[in-house]
Amino acid sequence: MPSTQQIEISNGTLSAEASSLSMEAGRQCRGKLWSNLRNVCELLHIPCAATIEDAGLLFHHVQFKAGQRIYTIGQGFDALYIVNSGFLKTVSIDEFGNEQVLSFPMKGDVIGVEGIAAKKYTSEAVALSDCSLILLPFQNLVELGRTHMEFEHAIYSVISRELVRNQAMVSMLGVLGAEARVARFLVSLSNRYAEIGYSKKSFNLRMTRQEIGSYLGLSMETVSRTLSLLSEIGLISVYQRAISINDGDLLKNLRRIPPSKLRSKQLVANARALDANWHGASSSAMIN
Amino acid sequence: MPSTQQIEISNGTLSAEASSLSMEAGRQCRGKLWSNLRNVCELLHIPCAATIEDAGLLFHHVQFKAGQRIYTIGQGFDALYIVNSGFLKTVSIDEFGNEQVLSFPMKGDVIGVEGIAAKKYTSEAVALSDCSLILLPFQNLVELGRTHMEFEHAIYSVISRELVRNQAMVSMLGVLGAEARVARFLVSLSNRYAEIGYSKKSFNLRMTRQEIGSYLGLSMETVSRTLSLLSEIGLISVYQRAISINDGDLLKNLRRIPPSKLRSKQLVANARALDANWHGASSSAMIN
DNA sequence: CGGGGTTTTGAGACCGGTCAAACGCCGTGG
DNA sequence: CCACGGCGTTTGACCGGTCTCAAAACCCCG
Repeated sequence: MPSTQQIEISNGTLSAEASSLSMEAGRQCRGKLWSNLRNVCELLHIPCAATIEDAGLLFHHVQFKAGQRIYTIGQGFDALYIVNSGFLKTVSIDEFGNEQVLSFPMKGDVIGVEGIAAKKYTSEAVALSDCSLILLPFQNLVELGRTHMEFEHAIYSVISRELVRNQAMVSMLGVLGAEARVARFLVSLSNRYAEIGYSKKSFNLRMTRQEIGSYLGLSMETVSRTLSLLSEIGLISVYQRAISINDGDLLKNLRRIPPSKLRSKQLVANARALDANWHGASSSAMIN
Repeated sequence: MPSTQQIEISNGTLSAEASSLSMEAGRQCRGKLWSNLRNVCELLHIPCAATIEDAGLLFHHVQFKAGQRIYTIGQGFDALYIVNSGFLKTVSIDEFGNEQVLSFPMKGDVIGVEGIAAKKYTSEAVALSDCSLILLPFQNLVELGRTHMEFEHAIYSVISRELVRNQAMVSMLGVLGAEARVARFLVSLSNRYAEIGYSKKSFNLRMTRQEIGSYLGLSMETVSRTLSLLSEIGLISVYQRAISINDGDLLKNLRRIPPSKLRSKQLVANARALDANWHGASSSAMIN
């Protein structure tokens, strides 16, 4: 009872849809219900020794509709989740109720790790689309790790990996300007989409400009303007939430433009000069 | 051989002093040489069941002079360190050699955690003062955890705690202005000093303005200016690297001033109005 | 077709970065 | 002992990136 999910709708657009389901038991099950250890290891990209495959262990699947909350701040921690499908965001909420987006988990990502220390979640996870998560009761994991050394190390790795990611984020926020942040964000998304089988060059944003801005430490308007700029320059194409990456390398290496005076048009020139694989008309054609 | 320390001097002020020692074996030992598990648990503020005290395990102490590097980026990971005494910084280095300060570890803090995932350190740790660290070979920890459940959880906690800290940092960088960042930085330092037995109200900064700026995502000049401002307002007193906190509560709750037009003098009024425990002359007296 | 939320775009203000100069602290060497 | 030089710090002037406020266009969905 205390550890069951409190399905609640987000302060978003989907209240009507979500409310029709919100009274169900927290961890509802639909579609495929269970995953074994092998599935879990595959999702996490960790080697799964055959020796531990035997363990009859099965992990529960949990389905969430867009807008639903997986866990909330302060809720007692007892499980991690692996994203099996769908897209989410994790947010912290400051002392005055302002949301701050911390990550955009997708297939293969683990959420809830920050709860281990205080035995409470310190952020909340919200489904941006319908999601299927794998429930990993933390005690089970620990016990499993105790009997299988290589799995134990996997647990440590997963946690530590989060740390590395956050450090990269801190570096980015501290050093890079708006253009570079947005550019890297897109490259990062592109790579992650590719990893899970989507197109690396063309994909849909699952989050609003607002959420991107919060994640990158920018205002919504700056995100929008920057996307427009990158599009004008031809590095990407934007049509609402659909993004096409026209030049990933240039995007990835885009740096702070403040130190120098080279601006917009100058950049276009640079882009054309530096990029052999230039797709002339594709970008502007798609935009207008 | 591959895992021994490569003692090198920092790009700092202490080159002459450090170089006289830099050729010694990496993990030199002086003063107290060993700590047992009880010591370790005390440092980490985790309960240490008497049952595991028996273990004859002793952990090596390692001494570093100011300016020396504890580990470097890319170096193979095999151990964590607990700070037993002294002050350090951890930094990442971006693709163009710019340092980015990630943390300022002090007594009781654990460093090296980010190395677990990739089995390589992804940042480097540098001593800001002479330091005594406790070497915790990671394999030993894991084995210890396997035999003692409560210690195992402690390991998970320590790692996860780092994650929570970084999330708070990301939130701060994303939302707060310069004054608030510096203010919170001081409050945070104050609290941490208090935890380890120093004065909560009056302490010395162990790092340069440059390093503070890097840590907070600000320029050195802005840090300096902001310290001056906070000092003028009377919230703190600054004399070189000596800091006095005159009003911790006000500091802690200081927020972004941009949204409104209330500036410097206005703030002084607010401060005087809100703070009952006002120390009239102390600040300005100490400054001029 | 209307309404709410999202996105775009503009104009202006302001914070913080950059460049530059001067000062103070401190160890070195004359 | 003092002069010198290096480094950290402070402060000023200026510029520019980003935020804020505002309005309009757009999309989705009922």
